[in-house]
Order: sequence, then C-alpha cells, then structure tokens
Amino acid sequence: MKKLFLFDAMALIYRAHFAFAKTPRISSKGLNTSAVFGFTNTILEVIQKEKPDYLGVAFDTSAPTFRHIEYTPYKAQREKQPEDITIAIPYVKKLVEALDIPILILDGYEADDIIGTIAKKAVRANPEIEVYMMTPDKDYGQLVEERIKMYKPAFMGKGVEVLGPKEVCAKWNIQNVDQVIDMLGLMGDAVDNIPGVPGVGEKTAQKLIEEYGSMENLFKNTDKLKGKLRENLENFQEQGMLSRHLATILCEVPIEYEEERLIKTEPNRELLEPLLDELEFRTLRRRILGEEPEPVAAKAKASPKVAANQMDMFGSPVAAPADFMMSDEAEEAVSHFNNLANTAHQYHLVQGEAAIKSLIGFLARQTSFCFDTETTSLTAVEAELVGMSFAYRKGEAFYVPFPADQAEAQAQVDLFKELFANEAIQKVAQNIKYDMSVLANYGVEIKGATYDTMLAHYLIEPEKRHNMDALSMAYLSYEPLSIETLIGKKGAKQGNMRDVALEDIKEYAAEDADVTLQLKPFLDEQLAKNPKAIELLNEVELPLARVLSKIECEGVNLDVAFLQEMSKTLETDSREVQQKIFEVAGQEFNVASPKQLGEILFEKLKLDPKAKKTKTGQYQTGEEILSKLEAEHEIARLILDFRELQKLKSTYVDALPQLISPKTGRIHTSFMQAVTATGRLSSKDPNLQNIPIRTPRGREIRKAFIPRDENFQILSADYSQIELRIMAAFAQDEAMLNAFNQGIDVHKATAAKVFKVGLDEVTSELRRRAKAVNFGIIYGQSAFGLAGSLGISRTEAKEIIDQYFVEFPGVKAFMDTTITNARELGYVETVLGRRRYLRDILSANMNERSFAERNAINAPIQGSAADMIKVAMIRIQAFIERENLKSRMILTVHDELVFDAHVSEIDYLRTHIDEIMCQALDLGVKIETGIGVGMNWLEAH
DNA sequence: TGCGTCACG
DNA sequence: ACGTACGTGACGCAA
Repeated sequence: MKKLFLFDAMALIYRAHFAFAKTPRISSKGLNTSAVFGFTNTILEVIQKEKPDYLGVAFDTSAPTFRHIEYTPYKAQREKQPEDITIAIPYVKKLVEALDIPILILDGYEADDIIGTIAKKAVRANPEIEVYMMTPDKDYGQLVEERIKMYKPAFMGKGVEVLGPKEVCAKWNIQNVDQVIDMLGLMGDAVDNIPGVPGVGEKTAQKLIEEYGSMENLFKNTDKLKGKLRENLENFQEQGMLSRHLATILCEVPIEYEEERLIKTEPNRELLEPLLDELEFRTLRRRILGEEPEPVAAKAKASPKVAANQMDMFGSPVAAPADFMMSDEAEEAVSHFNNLANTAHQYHLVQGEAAIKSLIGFLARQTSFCFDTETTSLTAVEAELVGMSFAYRKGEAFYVPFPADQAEAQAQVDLFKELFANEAIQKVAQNIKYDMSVLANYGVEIKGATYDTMLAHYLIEPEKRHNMDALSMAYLSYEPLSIETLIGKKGAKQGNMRDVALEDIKEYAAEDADVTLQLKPFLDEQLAKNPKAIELLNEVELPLARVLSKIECEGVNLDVAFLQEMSKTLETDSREVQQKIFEVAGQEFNVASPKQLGEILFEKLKLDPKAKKTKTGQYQTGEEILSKLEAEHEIARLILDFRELQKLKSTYVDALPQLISPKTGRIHTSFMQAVTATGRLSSKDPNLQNIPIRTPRGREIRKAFIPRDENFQILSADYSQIELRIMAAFAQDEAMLNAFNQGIDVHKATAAKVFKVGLDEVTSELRRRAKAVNFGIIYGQSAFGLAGSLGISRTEAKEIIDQYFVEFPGVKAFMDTTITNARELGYVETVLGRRRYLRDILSANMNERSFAERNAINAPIQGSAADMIKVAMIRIQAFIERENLKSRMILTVHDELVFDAHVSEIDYLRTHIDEIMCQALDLGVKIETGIGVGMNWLEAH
C-alpha cells in the first residue's frame, strides 16, 4: 500500500495558533510564528513518521463557496481571523512551496471539498493507495471509508489518532459514516453558524439517528415523538435539511487527480533555507536540512542529534558542521542579531582559587551580573552545589565547578560571600528564590537589589509559563540546551549533575546564565507597559522571594510519633469500614476504584437509575452524589467515611513524615510564586496550604504541626473576611462598609438586610444563607449555583440575590463596572496593579464569556488579598530581623500567617503582627485579624 | 498520563 | 441546549 497524505492547511494553522496561545513563538522582528511553526512541525512529523509516498496541501480561498451563496449567515458570525493567522498564511504557502509539496486550491471550494474529491478519486484510480486526511476537523468523518482515513495530528499531549470507519462510527455512536452528515444536520455547528434543529444537541441527535437511521426517516416519523422536540423537528425540517446540505463535503469538485504531481520529492533548498532563517526556525532547520543553524561550535559537540554522516529526514546526506572559531570580526558581523542567544558566545571554565578570585574581582566591578547554581537536587535544602555560572554581558559567561567534598566546597563558596553581600551590585537570576536557598545552606546571603526573570514574566503574563526554556523560546526564539540531554529525563534513571562531563555542564550552565541575562531587557520592555508592574516587582515580588526563601529554609517541626499513632488508627478504622462495605455490597471489590465502585452502586445495587456519567463514560461517585444517596442506602455513608480515612492517611498522615529533611529534621515546602492566575502563592512538596481543618478527624492532623522546642509555641494570625472587606472597599458600598467599620458580624448584617429582619432576629440558618451569598458574590455565582449550594429552589435563590443587590447597590454597580472595564481593557487588575488578562471577555461563546466575567469579578478581589498579605509578610520579616527576634515565620496560607514563636516574644509579636497586617494596604475599610497561640497548629486557631 | 476525587482558602 | 462559584496540589486508578 502506498500512502497519500492530504493536509487541511487552514484547520491545521488554526489549531497550531491556539496550541501556542500560552507561549507564542515571536521572532526577533516581532513576528508571531506560532502558526507556521506548528504547521511545519505537523508536516515534518508526518513525513518522518509515516513516510508518505504522495503529499498534497489544500487551502481555502477567500472567494465565496456554494455554502455562502445558498446560506448567507454561513460562517458570518465567525470572529475576525486573528491577525497573526492572516500574516502566517503567506508564510505557510511559501513553506509548502519550498518543501515542494503541491498546493491544492480552487476558488469557490473549501479545503474539505478539495480533499474529499481528491481522496475519492485517488482510491478509485489506484487500488494500491491509502489516503490519510490530516485535519482536526470532525466533519471529515463523513468521507472515511476502507482506504480513506482521518489522521488527527498529536495535540495537547494527546497522541495522533487515526480514524477509519469503525472508529468514526464509535465516536459518533452511529452505524455507518453516512450518518455523520445527518448528525451534523440535526446538531448544527456553532463555529460555522450552521443552525441545525433547535433543541437538538449531540446527545439528542445520537438518540434520534440511532432510532430512525436518517433525517428523512426521522422527519417521516415525527408523530412518534412528543413535546417540544417533536414541535421543533416539525417546524425546522427545512432548516435541518439545509444544515445537512451545508455540512456535506462535496466530492465532485472540478479538480483533477494528478498522481504524479503528488509524488513526494526533495525540498527546494534554495527556497527553504532563507525562509527558515527568516522565521528563525533553527531547530527545524537542523532537522530538515541537517545542518548547524548557527555557527556555535560547542553546541554541535554537545548535541548528539547531528553527526557528520547522519542522513536527514528526507534521506539526504547531512553536511558535517564546519569547524568554527568565533573571531571578533565574526562576532561583530552577527551582532545585529542582538536578540539571538546562540550567536557568538564565549563560555569560560574557571577553576582554582586564583582564577576564581580574579573572576570575583571582575564581577565585583560590575553594576549587575546574572548567576545560576547547578546542584545535586531540586530540593533546595538537600541540594549540594555542583557549580555556579555567571554572565555579565550578552554572550559571555563563566562556569565555576565546586568540589564534591563539602568542606572544600564550603571553603570555595566562602570566597563568593562578599560578592553576594555587595549591595551595590544587582543580582539577576531565573527563580532566584531557589539560588538564595541553596546559598543560604552555605551561609551566603544575597543582599542588595535583585532581579528575577521568572517573576518579571509572571507580572507580564501571569497565566503563561515562566520557565527559562519557555521564556527563551518566546523572547529570543532560541531553544536552550536542555537539562535532559545532560542528565536524562526525570525518573529513576535520571542521572546526577555530578556525573556530567565538565565541558558539557559548562556549556549548559553558562548558557543558562547568558540566556537569563539576555531575557532581562525584553522583559523590562514589557514591564514598562504597565506603570505599576515595576514597582510591584521591586517592592513586592522580589523582596517576597527572599522572605519565602527564609520561610522554606526554616521549615516546620512535625510530631512524627503522633502521626505514626494516627496512621495505625486510620488503618484499623478503614479496614473496618471496608469490611462493612463488602458486606453491604455483597462482594469484595476495590473501593478506591471509581470505576468498580460505580458499577457496584449503579448496576449491582441499582441505587440511582438516572446516575450521571462522566465524559469518559464512568459513573460519577463524587461527594455530592454520595451524600444524596445517603438516605437511600447505608453504603453511601460508608464509602464517604472510607474515602475520608484513605485521603487523610495517604495524603497527610503517611506522606508528611516521608518529607522530613534528613538534614534539618523538619519539613520544607516550596512556595510557588509564579503559578496562580490571581497572584496567590501555592505550596507544594508537600502542599501545606491544604492541611485538613473542616472535619473533626481531619483537623487532628494539625496537632502534628508543633513548635521547635518547649521554649516555643505556634502562633497563627489570619485576616478576618479579607476578600469581603476588599470587595466592600472596591465597591464603596455604604451598607457593607458600615457593617465592617462598626465591627458588626458581616454575615449577620447581610442576613438582617436581605431577609428583612432585625439584627437580633437573625437565626443561625439565616446567617448561614447570607454567608453563602456573600461567598457566592465574590465568585460571581449565579442563582443556579446558589440554589445548589443552599439546597433551595432556583426561584428562591434568585429572590435572595435580587434582594441582596437592592440592599447593597454599590456591590451591584461594582460588578457591572468591573465587567465593563474588563471588556474595554481586556484585563482586570488588583490594587497594586497586578493584571489578569481575560481573552474570552468578548467571546461569542456564552460559557467562555461567563467564565471570563466571573474571573473579572474574582481576580481583583482574590489578587488584592494576595497583594495585601505579601506586603504584610515582607514587613513582618523585616520587623523580625530588625528586632533580632528568636521567633520565625514558618507558613503562609492565603489569609493566614503561622509563626514558630518564642514564648518570651509572644505578646510583642501579637501586637506588631496585628498592626502590620492591618496596615499593609489602606483600602478605606477596617481590616481585622484573629490571632491565636497554642502548643500546635490546631490549638493556635 | 489523564481522570476523578478531595484537601485547603 | 448547555453549564452553572474562584483559586490551588496530591493521591490512586487505569490505560
């Protein structure tokens, strides 16, 4: 069998464009090359993997098709083509030409019509040919037959998918592929503005087609149906038939099938090379042409991908990389590519005390340098220094290896102490918190100004990725040497940094410092676009990184014996519960398997005939579902108990002691400073921000968080209703501000107003409801959601919300103006100017838009609370250091700070922590805290 | 690796 | 007709 691959260019371009939405590839000239890059990659991967014999790429044209002519609204509501795509198309065409692949295009027809026609003609003309249609578009399912298949390229972590008739039928739950168009006709297609039949979605369409086989037969038998569905099917017959017509791919397009033309050939190098250069696809260029893209001698050595006698993917011999020595002249010549990280570079190895001292002397004369540490572990507390790299200007960097003997290493680190303590020099790094922690273990403190490319980018685009490789690709269009080439992929087989050859680690480490330093000007340029961002970086995030490093290194003391005892109890209890479950179920099974559990509950015990299934076809067995079943069958309660016991045991009781550092005997979480979309911190390895407190059994775990010794106690300080206070301040809502400023219980006050009763008449139930409403408001909740969370009817919920807005008109106005502003600006921001971009705020898709609107309300509130506690943390840490206290800040949990407090300092701490927290940001609303002290974290609450 | 579930603010 | 409250991280299962 020969293989013919037909590509739907536009569909693949769109897909590539959005796949790179998070980290678009931008060339040095500001060209967004994501779409071209993704498209090229797809083509090349297919060529490499599938070895096609014939190739063709189909494009749409701007000319109207029969679909536009017969149905004016066709694709009319479609959002304007993103500009990046418009620009990308000519490049894609040039690229396809350079690869010498025929372009299939015809005015008046869309790519799918062309591909359909060619595919059908090809299999008829040649019994030895198999056609693969490269497209992510589901509509192609209708064309599939024995030798015509859909080939969905790999996407978002999913592998490639090849769909033949069997697969297509299974996907749509139909008997044969002709029914695809019936399905499409009934469902319509929002993307193309094909209406379908109102009230019929995928599920209904599936049922109808399964029952009646085709649209014609369905419309003949509408009398067998009833209600609104029947009405719609009868009234919208014509619209349904038209929709099917529009969704039908034409296979009779006037285009010839010229097999010889489609035969795969070699790419045209004269066209390809300049094009790849212009697009700055260095890695791709190497893959296609098998040459070194840039004259970097060292990199060629480090990269095993290119060998002198290697064959490239097109089967051509690869030229050996030319020996290269970068002269000053050559450096001058390439300097106009001033954003290219991998142009001329000089990476020096620095060894021996004399050389190191001379390097330090040199760095000490700079106003700023960039550095990076190479270590034996990703866990800072455990990490031993393997080496350090330093860059001071573009293209030049130094690598200093450190001895494995820790006493010798310590002596060498000591040489750098003064340099890092020099307040006149700015220290630049990527994720500087990690380097601070590593150095702190060697007694080195970083003083003076710092800069962190990760944190800078977090403030520019909080929702994108901030690792150095991603930044380098995005801003420098350069793919740095990967750590994996040095030590292998993560996992058991991962090698050790110590085992890497000196020359390799030098190239890698020095490049990291070099690239990081090169990123800075690009990030600064972006930062300058938000007037508050620079201050936010310098006054909040960078000082906070230092504070977080201290907190992490400090660690938390854990009562291991207590947890071990608890583990035993949990083990016994959970066995008991499991046994009961087996008895009640009448058989043994894996209770922890949602799949098996679902089958027991809903098939064997038939607990709920309308049991909901997840998108993967399994029964839902979540907490909400099981709670509802509690009244029906005792198994529900047992399973919930079992789950709680398992969760507590596996996630906390057994896991936490494992994470105690052998070096310090304490647990050291990592606070992630550039993860959340709103500005909050997150905590991992372990996550100490989700230690149980809501259930009696769960909160016991907090008893294991104890002070370091008998002279200390745990002190916990948390903001009271901080998000609600912030909303009151933003909204300047008089009623709510009054409640806070007069120190009235705000949920009680809300209940009194919304339910129109006196303050003294507020029952606990009314207060509970009011609290739920207050929370819901912060999240932009709907009547449906409130009804769900309170277990009341949607009508009741709506009345409550309406009344809420009558009583708190400022809140309503705040929500409305926030959304209006977000629509205009495309982002919302916190009190300190931390932005969140809301790309979907104008989306035509209601779900997407609603989601963006809820984010618009929530992000400034949640984010401003984060701003506030961050400022408080910085000031409290400064206070502790200024006063030389023995007490230490050890945790932060969104609105709470936890301290290991020396008993002699507790009263003093209490006063100052309260004052600093309350005064961190002045928003014009009274801020209150709650502070508690105890022998463990639970008692401190 | 993705999914379902569940811990927190 | 659909989905329906924001923000996280970790674990076990199943593929």
